[in-house]
Order: sequence, then C-alpha cells, then structure tokens
Amino acid sequence: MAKSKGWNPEIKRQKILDAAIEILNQKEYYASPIGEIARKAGVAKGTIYLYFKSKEELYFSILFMLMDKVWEMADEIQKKNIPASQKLPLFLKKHSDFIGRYRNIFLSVRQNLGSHEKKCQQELHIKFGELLNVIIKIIDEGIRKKEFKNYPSSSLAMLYLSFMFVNMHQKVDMHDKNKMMKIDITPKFIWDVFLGGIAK
Amino acid sequence: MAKSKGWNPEIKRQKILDAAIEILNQKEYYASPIGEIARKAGVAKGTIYLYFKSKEELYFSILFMLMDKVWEMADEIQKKNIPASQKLPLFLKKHSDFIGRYRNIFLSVRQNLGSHEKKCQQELHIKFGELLNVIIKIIDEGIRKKEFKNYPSSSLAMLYLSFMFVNMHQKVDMHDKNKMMKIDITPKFIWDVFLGGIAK
Amino acid sequence: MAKSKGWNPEIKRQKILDAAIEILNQKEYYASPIGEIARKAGVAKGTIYLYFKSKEELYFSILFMLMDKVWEMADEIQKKNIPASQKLPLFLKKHSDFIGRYRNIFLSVRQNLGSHEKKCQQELHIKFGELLNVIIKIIDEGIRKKEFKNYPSSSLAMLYLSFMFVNMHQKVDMHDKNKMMKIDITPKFIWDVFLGGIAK
Amino acid sequence: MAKSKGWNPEIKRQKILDAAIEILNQKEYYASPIGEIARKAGVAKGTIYLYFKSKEELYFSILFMLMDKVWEMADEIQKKNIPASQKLPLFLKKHSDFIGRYRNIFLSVRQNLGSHEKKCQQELHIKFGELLNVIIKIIDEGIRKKEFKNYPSSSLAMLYLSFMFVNMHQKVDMHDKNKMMKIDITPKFIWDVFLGGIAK
DNA sequence: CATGAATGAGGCTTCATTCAT
DNA sequence: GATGAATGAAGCCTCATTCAT
Repeated sequence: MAKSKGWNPEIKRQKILDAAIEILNQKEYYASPIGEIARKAGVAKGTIYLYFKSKEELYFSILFMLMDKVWEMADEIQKKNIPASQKLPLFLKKHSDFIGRYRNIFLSVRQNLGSHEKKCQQELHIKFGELLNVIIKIIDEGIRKKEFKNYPSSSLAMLYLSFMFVNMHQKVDMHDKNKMMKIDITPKFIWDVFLGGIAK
Repeated sequence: MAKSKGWNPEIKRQKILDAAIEILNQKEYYASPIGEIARKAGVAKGTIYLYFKSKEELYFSILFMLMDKVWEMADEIQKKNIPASQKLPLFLKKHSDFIGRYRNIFLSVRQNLGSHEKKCQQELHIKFGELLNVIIKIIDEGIRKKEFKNYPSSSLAMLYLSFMFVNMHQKVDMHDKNKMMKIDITPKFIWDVFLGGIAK
Repeated sequence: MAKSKGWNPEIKRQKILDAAIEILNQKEYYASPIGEIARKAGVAKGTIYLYFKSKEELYFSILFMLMDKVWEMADEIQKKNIPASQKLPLFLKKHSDFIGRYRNIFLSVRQNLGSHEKKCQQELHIKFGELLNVIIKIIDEGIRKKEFKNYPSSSLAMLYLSFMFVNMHQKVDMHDKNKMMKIDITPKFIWDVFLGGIAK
Repeated sequence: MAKSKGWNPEIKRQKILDAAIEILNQKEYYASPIGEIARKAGVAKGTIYLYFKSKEELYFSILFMLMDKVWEMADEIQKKNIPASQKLPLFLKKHSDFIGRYRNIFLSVRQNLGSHEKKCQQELHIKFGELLNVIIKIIDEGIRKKEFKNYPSSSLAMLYLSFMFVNMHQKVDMHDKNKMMKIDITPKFIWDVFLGGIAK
C-alpha cells in the first residue's frame, strides 16, 4: 500500500492465485508442482514464497477465497426481499456455474477435511459453518413463513449444501446397453425434487 | 508344494488391502506412501508388490472392491419383492454405514475420475454405470407402479446416488454462536426429504 | 556323482547356465534378473543358489566356461600338423561362429575387467593369459618357420585376439548418402588383411 | 538478471559430465549410481536433473560428446594435405590417447547398441556412421592414389575403426611361466601390421 | 533337494523450499 | 522485492538373497 510507482503487491498475489486455481482445478494438489503454478503465473518459483508461506498456505488461501465468494453469493441472496422458496433455487443456480468452474478444488476440500495443518483446517471449518449459517437463516425464514415443512433447519441446510457437489450434466457408460448416456441434472431439476419430492 | 500348510495368499492380500483402505480413507492417495501401508499391514514394502503391480493398481483394486460391494448391496435389494419406495430407503440405510467407513476413498474416486491410467478409469466408470443401472431399474419400477413422479429415471438415480456422499452426523462450527453444533442427518431424514420434498 | 535314481546335478546346473547365457547375451548383467533366468531354466529362484553362490558367481561361471571352450578350440588347432599360417585363419573362422553367438557376453567381459570381485577377475585374467599363450605358440612357430615377420609374438597375438570382438556383418547408417549400408566383414577378409596388409 | 556475475551453466554441466565420465569409465552404466556421480561432481543428486533429463540422457550426452570429438579428430586429419597412408596412422596415434582414457565407455557403446531408448540409439548409430564415413573417404582416396589395395573401403574402415578398441600397453598374466607379462601394443605397431601384414 | 514368499537395501526421480545474487 | 539454481528428503519400485516349508 502506498508503494511508489504504481506497483501493487495485490495484483501479483492475485496472478499467482489465479494460476494456482486453474491448475489445482485440473489436477490434484500433489500433482500440481509449485514450479508449474509459477510458470503459469509468470513469476519465479521463489516469488511465490514471498506471498505465501508454503504451498499449503497457498492452497488454503484459494479455498478461503472461494468459500468467501460462495458465502458472499449466499449472503447477498439472503438479504433480498423475496420468499425463501425463491432464494434457495436462485442460490443453487447462481453458484452452480461458479462451482462448476472450481468443482475439483471443492471436492478436494471435503477429502482433505481431516488432514494435518490444524490451524487452516479449523478456519476452513469455520468458514463452512458461516456458509451453512446463511442457508439456515433462509430455511428458518421459510419455515417461519410456512413455506417449508418443519424439518430441523440445520439438517436441511446441510442436505441442501451437499447439492453443491452433485456433478451436473454427467456422461456415464451404461454397460448393458453398450452406449454412453448423458444424464442431464440441472439446478432446476434438483430444486424441483428438493421442494416437491418424488412421490406421486 | 512348499505353499502346503498354512499359507493363503488371499489372507495376506486382504491384510494389505485393509491397511491401505484404512490409510487411504484418512489421507489422499499421494499422501499415503506405500511404506506406511506396508508398516500398517505388517509386511515389507516389497511384499506389496508381490500382490499388486503398482501403487495405482492397489488403489484401483480397493475402489473396484468397494464399488462391487455397493453394487451387490443394491442388486440384492433390487431383487427383493417389495415396492420401490421401500427399496430405495433400505439401500440408503444399508450402505450408509458401509459408505461411512470408506467415505474419503469414495470421494477421491469422484475427484480422480478423469485422471491418467486410462484402463482403470474406464473400468471404474463402467462399474459406476452398473451401479447407476440398478438404481435406475428400481426407480423405473417405482414410476411404472405410479409410486414416483414421472421424472427422468437416470437423473433421479444420479441425484439419489449423490446422497451416498452426504456427510451424515456432522459436527460443524457455528461461529456466530460460538459453539459446535451437531447436525444429525440420518438416512431416514434424507429419504423423507427425497420422497416428500420440503414444501409445505 | 553316484546318486541313486539317475538324477544328475550337473544336468540341472547346465540348464541354469544355458538359460543364463541366453539371457545375458541379450541384455546387460544388471538388466538380467535372477528370476528371469530361473524361469527360463525352469527352476525356482532359490534353486539357483544351490548351484551358484551368487549371481556374480553364476556370471563368472559362464565366462569361465566360454573362455575354456575358446581355449579348447585354440588348443586343438594348435596341435594340428599344419602350418601356422593355416592355423590362425582356421581358428578365426571357427571361433567367429562361436563368438557370434556369445558376443555380448564377451564384450561385457572386457568392460568388466577391472571390477570388484578380485578373486574371479584374477581367474578370468589367467584364463585369458592361457588363451593368449596358445596363440603365441602358434605365432612363434610361424615366425620360426619364416612364415611370419619377426614381430613380437605376444603383441601380434594380442592384436590377433582383438579380432574376436570385431562385429562381423554390420549394418550401419551412412547419413550423407541417406541409406543403410551393409558392411560385410568376414573372417577371411580379416585374415587377408592381417596376413598381407593393405599396402599396394 | 540474477544469474549476473560469476555463474556459468556450462561449467557446472561439464563438472557433472566429467564426474560421470570418470565413473562410467570404471564401471558399468547400471553399476554407476547417480548419487555417486553427484558426489564426485560435488553437487546434490537433484542438481544433476537440472542439467540432464534422466540418467540415460546423461549417459548419451557423454557418448555423443566423445563421438563428436573423435569425429572432429578424424575430420581434421582427413582435410590435411598428406597422403592417406599418413592420415590413417596419424589418426590412430592421435586418438589412441584419447580413447585410452575413455575405453570402457566406448566399449559399453558397442555392447549397448541395440538397447532401449530408440531415439538416442539411432542418433548414436548415425554418429558412428559419420565417423565411419570420414575413414572411408580417407581409404577411398588411398585406393584411388594406388596407395592401398582395392579392398572394399567400408569393410576396411570398419576393421580399422575396431583398432580403436584394442587395449594398448596391456599387462597379462602368463600362467605357465608364472609371471606377469607386459604386452606393448603401440599405434605404430598396429599400423605397421595393418599396412604391411604379417606375412614374410 | 527344491520351492517361492518375503525381505529390505538401494536406485531413479520429483519437488517444496532456501538463499546468494 | 524478484529470481531461479541448488538442495536433499522422500516416494516408488526392483531384485538379489534368505529361509520356512
């Protein structure tokens, strides 16, 4: 801040984060060398260590950033003046695009929940709690307004959030019919089921 | 000759698999050195390579085994002479314990779907297709019998299967209330929502 | 010797040697696992260690055997009642077939002259000396009979023996003419040059 | 930038090459661990991989370098304005020292001609062809000028080149006389025989 | 004698991290 | 601040050798 000739450390930091996100979304953490991230970011390997203490910190910085963005989306929607039964599908749709671009990173979060780095794991946990909280608020509101059944809101919110990780638009091999089948799951479909159930 | 008396390759193979499963369920593939698996299995590193061609083959053997078991559960239930609307929650309940013990391994499957080792990836894909197929059969049956709405059965099956990965009985930090909250999601709860929806 | 039911350890020993020779002639010593030799010989890995103290001893046993055979060839020819100028090309021709089949093993001898295993290296050295001796005898005889010039016979013998390792019937890429060229070196050609020189 | 002052990649590369050459000249490729080469070069194991993609590439770099030097020697002599019958012994003498220091490496070339790494093997083959070509030119010239007999020049060249691998100045155990004998083969001696033959 | 499962040392290679420039 | 050469720990895997059967 307030550096002389229009140079901004935040910009370089972001460049590194962007490069890392792109790579970490394609490959596993352990298959994504710092060197490759540095090359894609257009900086030297050593430079990354000026902005992040370690590879792990870089990784968690990404997760935090993404979680924050998801939280912002949810929070923004939560504040809207529309019924809860419109907020939830709206958020589902909005973040489905967002998540789509970062699905692998998010999946790895869940897998790594329970790793070493205590400090970061905890913060991640907290951030997840905050997100869950926003959803709970929306659901509580819906229940209060008699839009939703009187299920425990936290459990509903948890179930709802797990839809974040549903693979949309999957292609699956169906062996006995000997051909590839495209299974189109849309946010709208998920919401319809979540709202109305499948029972006739 | 020589392997006469009390020697059984299957037992040792299983010992290795068990050790690997335990470790791979805690950490990522890349964070689970063969040496650690060997130590836990009580054998030498080299011994593992008598039973598995490579670390990757060991990994996929586990995935295949687990997928097969899940498929068997589903298939067994599918053949029962009860309505589809009882089959689905039954499967959900039955495998929820099973999955619980191996959740992280299953999660890593999803993350890694799309990695290197073409041959194995394909087989995994096929196995997943077979599992999906069993669920589709059940749902198709339910639709035919007018138990379920007329949604595309493959999409419903996919959504249903994604419940496999829902974290049951979660503990989550709720920051603004400054305390840990236990969120109890049971198979029954999931099924109630899936069947009847949340709309009042 | 004198075992009961017509069983002969020498036969099994030879079977192992034959298998090892075949493999060691195709690949390097370090690229020829004992296991592969055992498989080709139709015995168990452990069995090899009943006949040879170590892989290295097996290797040297082969070298010794081959050297002995070459020596026998030379010695047999040396004793013939023909002029030295016929003995040398005869030996050249005879052993060129023999060597052809075992060239790589022989080449590795030269390369390994100077390794660890003092004991074996020394014996190999001695065996080479004995072979050299036979050739020297022939040449000395030729010199005495005025067939050959009065060069130091040991040096001539050494030079002569080095022809053992000439690659006969080579195919070589000639780049500037952009095609493969077959270079046919025969024992007779070598002898003609050795005897008469290339000067016009 | 940063590599500014006293740093030269070629120097370190050469240091590694020198160390590798020294070791590879004493032992087989497979008996020469990268670790030992690194230690002799005074660098860490990992450093070697900054300059060479793999152990195999390091090995072939050495072979290429040596082959190039031999080729240069030959080419330089070929261009001289002296009769072919002086060029050949000159080359023999000049490279005999050079080869002497690297004999085992050269021998391993011959042994390994026909191994894995297709790409490198082929380049090596081509380099050998180029060297052979220079010698052929000299011999062709000698034949044209009636210095040499009208033998096929390629075969003569091949035979001539095989003298590269003759062990000069050998010490051999002569067992029946119970003493070590020194056999002094000089380039001049080889040339005398090659030129004039041994026949009286 | 014969077997082959088991061992573990040791080889190659990758990559996070450091540090002199 | 920025760089990237250097490091060396650590991972996967092979294979000579042993030993219980």
